[in-house]
Amino acid sequence: MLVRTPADLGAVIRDRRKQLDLDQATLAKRVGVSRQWVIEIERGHPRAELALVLRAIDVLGIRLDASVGPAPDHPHSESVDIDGIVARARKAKP
Amino acid sequence: MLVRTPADLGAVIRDRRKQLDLDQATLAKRVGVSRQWVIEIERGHPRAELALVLRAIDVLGIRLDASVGPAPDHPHSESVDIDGIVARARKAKP
DNA sequence: TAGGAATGTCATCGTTCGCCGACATTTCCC
DNA sequence: GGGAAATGTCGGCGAACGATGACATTCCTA
Repeated sequence: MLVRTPADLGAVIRDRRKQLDLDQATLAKRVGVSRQWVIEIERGHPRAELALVLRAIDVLGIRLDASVGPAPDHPHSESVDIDGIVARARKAKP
Repeated sequence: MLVRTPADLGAVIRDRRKQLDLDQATLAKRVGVSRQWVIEIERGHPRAELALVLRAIDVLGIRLDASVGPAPDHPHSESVDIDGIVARARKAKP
């Protein structure tokens, strides 16, 4: 699933937790946070700590992949690096 | 790239920013944060705000994908949902 | 080499996190 | 329906965030 907002993240975490049949308390213990925190995260709390979120994701066996561009295709993509070329060109004669 | 830690995130953001030939101040302004924040994030600050990180990622045109399992293969994977089946089975007679 | 732009550092300040503990509510089996 | 487990809510507390503004350092380039 594509993650754009904290709410997306929360949904992913909650779904996966249920999929694994874990209750919030158990997940909290495994991640090393309070049960409160799990509740807030699953709600889509926007100001959550990055590291804790990543730990939760890891505990749940979720993979987070960062790729460039909103298009879900990548036949060769990055070997061309159009953005870089344009950027450098633009900078040449400011 | 696979994102596991705040440092990974920082690296992704920094690389992409340079790829687009943006300086920290410009990125900061576009994301709506201070330049300080950009510096800290690129350093891998573990306690950054989730929403700000996601906004930065979005501004940079980076896609974040959440999939299940650390294995990079998915021939059919989720249509079987082995985890769910096992979890439910385990719960049947506690 | 001089100048400026980009990057990194510092101290201060208001705001909010995440934790704790207890309580309310919902959900789900028997 | 009854009761236990899971989930959500409340107030209070220490710690840390992120913003600001000024300053130091590194890196280009004219």
